[in-house]
Amino acid sequence: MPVARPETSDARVIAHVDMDCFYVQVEQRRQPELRGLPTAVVQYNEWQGGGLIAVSYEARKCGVKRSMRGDEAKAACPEIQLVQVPVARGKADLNTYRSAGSEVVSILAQSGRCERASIDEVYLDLTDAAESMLADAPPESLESIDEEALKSHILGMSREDGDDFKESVREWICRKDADRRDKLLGCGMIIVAELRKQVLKETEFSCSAASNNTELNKQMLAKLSSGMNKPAQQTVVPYSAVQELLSSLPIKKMYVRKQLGGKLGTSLQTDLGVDTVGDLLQFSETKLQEHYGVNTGTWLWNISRGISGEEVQGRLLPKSHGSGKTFPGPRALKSLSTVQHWLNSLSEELSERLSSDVEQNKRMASTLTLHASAFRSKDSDSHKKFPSKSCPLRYGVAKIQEDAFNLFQAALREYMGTFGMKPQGNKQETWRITGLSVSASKIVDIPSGTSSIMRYFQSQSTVPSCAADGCVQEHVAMTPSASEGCSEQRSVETQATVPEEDTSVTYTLPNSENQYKDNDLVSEKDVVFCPSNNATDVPTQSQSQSQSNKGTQIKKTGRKINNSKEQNLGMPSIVDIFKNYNNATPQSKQETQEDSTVSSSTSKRANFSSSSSHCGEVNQDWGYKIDEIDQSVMDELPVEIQRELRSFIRPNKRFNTGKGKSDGSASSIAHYFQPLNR
DNA sequence: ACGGCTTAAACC
DNA sequence: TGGTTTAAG
Repeated sequence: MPVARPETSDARVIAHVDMDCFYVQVEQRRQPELRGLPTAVVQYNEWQGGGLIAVSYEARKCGVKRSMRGDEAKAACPEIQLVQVPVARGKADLNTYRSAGSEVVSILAQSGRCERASIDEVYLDLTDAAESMLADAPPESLESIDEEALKSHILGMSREDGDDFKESVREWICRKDADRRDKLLGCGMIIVAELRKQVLKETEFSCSAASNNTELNKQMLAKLSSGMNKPAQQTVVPYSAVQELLSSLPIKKMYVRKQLGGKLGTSLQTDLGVDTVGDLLQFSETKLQEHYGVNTGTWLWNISRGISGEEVQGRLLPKSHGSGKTFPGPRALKSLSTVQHWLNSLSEELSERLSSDVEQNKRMASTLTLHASAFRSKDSDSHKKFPSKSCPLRYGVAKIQEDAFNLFQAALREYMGTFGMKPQGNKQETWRITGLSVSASKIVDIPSGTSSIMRYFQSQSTVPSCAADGCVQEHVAMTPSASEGCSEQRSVETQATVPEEDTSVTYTLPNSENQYKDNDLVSEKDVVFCPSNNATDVPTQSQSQSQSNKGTQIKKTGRKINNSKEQNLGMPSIVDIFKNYNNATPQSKQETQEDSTVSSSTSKRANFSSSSSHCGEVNQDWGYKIDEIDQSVMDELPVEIQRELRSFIRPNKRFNTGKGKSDGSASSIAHYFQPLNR
């Protein structure tokens, strides 16, 4: 809710930092010879040169624009260097950009409250730092002012004077008679310049920034103005410049944490004749409420006055993770097994990212959501409402894969109209899937004091991820034509969709020789369909052979996995805990227990932990019961883990409020986390 | 029915 | 709530 006048609003310094054509810079850091050349980052090179997702400023000068195809870019700028986004599992892999973004955040977070707004943007609340500077070393006391700060653009200040402008900036910053706002802003300019230099030095990335202290609409102004002077420049919006800036601003350019660019903006123009934010000022709050409802009306009234009431949140990490892919037009998926294949890949990526999140940030997600888009082949018009579905998230690749697929099937049934459809009919004429995504949300911190057990559980789930790749032996009978279709030159997508057309799939059980198979993760129901699964690989016989080898002898699949393997060696019994639990509630039984409608039965199954799972805000459920941990098993655990386990086993605590399922005693470890959490 | 993929948030 | 919709980049 917008707050008209936040108490904290007095003379703050808010900055917005935006990396310049970030993906391009990341690639140029990797390939320094590209520096200074017109460069663009492109994904999926096969169709018309791929789609551009980032364009260097040199290339922009030649008229290359984001969302051109590679071919168009070449036409516009023949010398352009096109760099491809990395591909993993047949889809774009943005991880290098994500971690480059984290590098930047970790630098910027040092000097004030910092909010990660996107992969390449942050907001900073520099008020404290500016106040300290003003108190301890105000600009006018400095013998020299940072050159970079002197290059700032100050809104409302003429910049024509050529060489003199730096001097003007210096004067502005050092003005004795400035009000406190402007003084703080002057300090802010110096701090921001310093930060930008530090980012450049430590990451080699350049960025642009803007700062303001208008107590009004901080983020909006920051965002607005940092886009104003790019690349590698900084802008300042003094309080005195705000009114003018706002009043002439086209309504659709108004950026307030999303909103006015789209339908609402259009409606304001056509229905109320509002073209600029200034125009909006003429309308009373109630008038606006009549048109757009109470909330939106008030909100509009506020933002037209620059009031957003939003503070910079101190959040450095994303609130969710997702992995998705589209299958446009002719590539739309038409068989369950292909859908499953892709869900498996997406789930793998998601799981990997979740694992890193646990390791690096000690937090876990608790909801898994599946998202798809579809149309019916007859109804060309029915391209909308494939329902999303979610369920509690269980860690472990195979579990995520299983749950995602179950969610999909539940959604599909609903989409098709509750009933019908043999799942196995690999040939079917009805639906087409044009997009799939899996995401993990409701991420909570792991309470301190539980880190080693979390690592332990985490490693349990990462190992079989490799097992799922190779150990589960899927035999995919490729027809000759399909195999031929997979020449190295073909796009990964083309390859990956090959199995969809004409494959007969044989499901087999997991390789029982794999010492590390654990039924929790690789069980009958975890059989995965994984045709030529690594889409980047050409699916030759020898390779699929080597893949299953890789599965059985786990080594050299990366340090993380190796570590976990070593951890596993001494102590298989924790695995049994999981295994026993899962065996105790196999799918079939579970379904009979829950008397539920057809459409929900599958999603209940995806829910897996049948008992549970209202654990309040923590809302984690990993699906094993603490009371199933036998003392003898405990004894086998490392002392450290035992100690941690005991620390949450407080038998008398009960958290299971909620609508009592039959099994009221069910409590998962997650429940024990709750009292420790905060 | 080719601009792909991610994230966030409002709203119902 | 969960699910849908909108938006941005």
